[in-house]
Amino acid sequence: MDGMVDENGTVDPLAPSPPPVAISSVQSVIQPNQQSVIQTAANIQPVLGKGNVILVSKPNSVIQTPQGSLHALQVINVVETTASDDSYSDDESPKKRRDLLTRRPSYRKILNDLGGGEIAEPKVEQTSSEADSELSSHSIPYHTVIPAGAIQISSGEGGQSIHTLSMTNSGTAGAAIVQYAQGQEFFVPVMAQSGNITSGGGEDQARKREMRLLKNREAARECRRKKKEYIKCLENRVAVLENQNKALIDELKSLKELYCKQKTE
DNA sequence: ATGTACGCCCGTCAGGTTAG
DNA sequence: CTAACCTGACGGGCGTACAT
Repeated sequence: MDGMVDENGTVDPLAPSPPPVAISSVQSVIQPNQQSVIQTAANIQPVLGKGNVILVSKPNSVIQTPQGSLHALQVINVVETTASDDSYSDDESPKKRRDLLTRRPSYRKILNDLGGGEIAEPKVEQTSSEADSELSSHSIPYHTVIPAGAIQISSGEGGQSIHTLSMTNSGTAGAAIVQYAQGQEFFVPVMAQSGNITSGGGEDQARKREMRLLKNREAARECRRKKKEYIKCLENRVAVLENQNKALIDELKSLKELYCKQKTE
């Protein structure tokens, strides 16, 4: 996975990269058998666009990828001189392009682009036993609409253990706080005898609102969790890039020394 | 002990995005 | 088009560190 540098110069390791432009003839920055240490890549400039990634074949490098020694170079701040706004189709209107540039993709989109890899997506719908087994292992509160009263949820493989949930203020109208054994609390609308949620006037509306709030509450929690993961990922990416940068500087330094040595001989 | 600042987490709302 | 989802912003509660 290759990172992306946005307009502000911040690294976005999870941002989807445009299709890479594989250019095998591009010279690496460091070529032991070349006369110059630094090789310009003037021959490829016309194909470069902002956001393009060039895979550079570079043997003997300190950075090795699973694909060999392909390096992904992110091209940024390339001045667009050829295309005016008139040349874009409706889908590429300046506004839309600006939106694409300024809006960071949602965490879900980022994760989808990752192939559903790094951050586990909890199931949306699950049975109470499934949910409770998740509770047991991750301490993630499971929300569901349940009738007021004593609640026991079997959990674990084959339901070996029973978790007891105690409800506070369940006698009051509106809602109850369900307390999970590990200290997690969550809100559950109280069901009346008929199965409807008691809410005074506009029962259906109140029930819908409660459901919406409940879902949004969970969504917010999930969103924050993903955001944390994302930030952690960014921090890891920074560490990796700093190491790579250091290694490249060292490599350049040693090759420069070698070059100067050969020159004086 | 009390007050204050700070950080963290949470629930809610609003508005944008996505999926059907 | 619309319902569902996602996420930034906001305000509040709580715990901790520090000064008084």
